[in-house]
Amino acid sequence: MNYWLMKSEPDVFSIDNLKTKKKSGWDGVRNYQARNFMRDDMKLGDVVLFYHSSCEVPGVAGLAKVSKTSHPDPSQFDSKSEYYDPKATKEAPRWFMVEVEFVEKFDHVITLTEIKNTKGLDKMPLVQKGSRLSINPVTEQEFKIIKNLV
DNA sequence: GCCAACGTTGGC
DNA sequence: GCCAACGTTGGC
Repeated sequence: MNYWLMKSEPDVFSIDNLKTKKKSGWDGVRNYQARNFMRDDMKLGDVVLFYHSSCEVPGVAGLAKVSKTSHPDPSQFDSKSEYYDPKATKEAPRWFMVEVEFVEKFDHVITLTEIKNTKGLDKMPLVQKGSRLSINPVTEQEFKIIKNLV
C-alpha cells in the first residue's frame, strides 16, 4: 500500500465537500507528472493525505483513500468545462483520474508551518522551494509522523 | 530541438 | 496582490 498527498483548493473542493459526497473523481489535473501518478501508480486502497492549498491555513485537512483506480477524466471532453481539452479524444484520452473516498477529517489542520517545523518531514516535496506538483508520493515514515501530529 | 514568452501554482 | 518557480507553447 502506498501513501499520497493530494492538493485541493478548499474554495473549489474541500475535505468537507468530500465528506458530504463520500466519493469523488479527482478531476481537473492537467499536469503530466501528477497524471502519471494517478494513471500508473495509485492503487486501490492507497491512502491519501488531503491537503488544502491556496487558502488561509494551508495544510493537511484529513484522509481519503483510493476507491477507484485510473480512468479517463470526463471533464476533458466537456467543452463547457474549464478543464476541457480540445486535443483529447475518447479514443485517445489525455487525462486520467482516480476516485477517492472520504476517510476522516482531522480535528485540526496539520499546517504547512507545522510540517516545515517537524523533523523527518523536511524531505517532503511539499516543503521544497518551488515545488508545485499537486500530487506527491508520501513515505510510510512521513505518513506516520503526520498522523502523530493529529 | 532550442528558447523566449506566457500561463499557472501557491505561499506570503 | 505580489512574485518566484516551474510547466507549456509555439516560432524558428
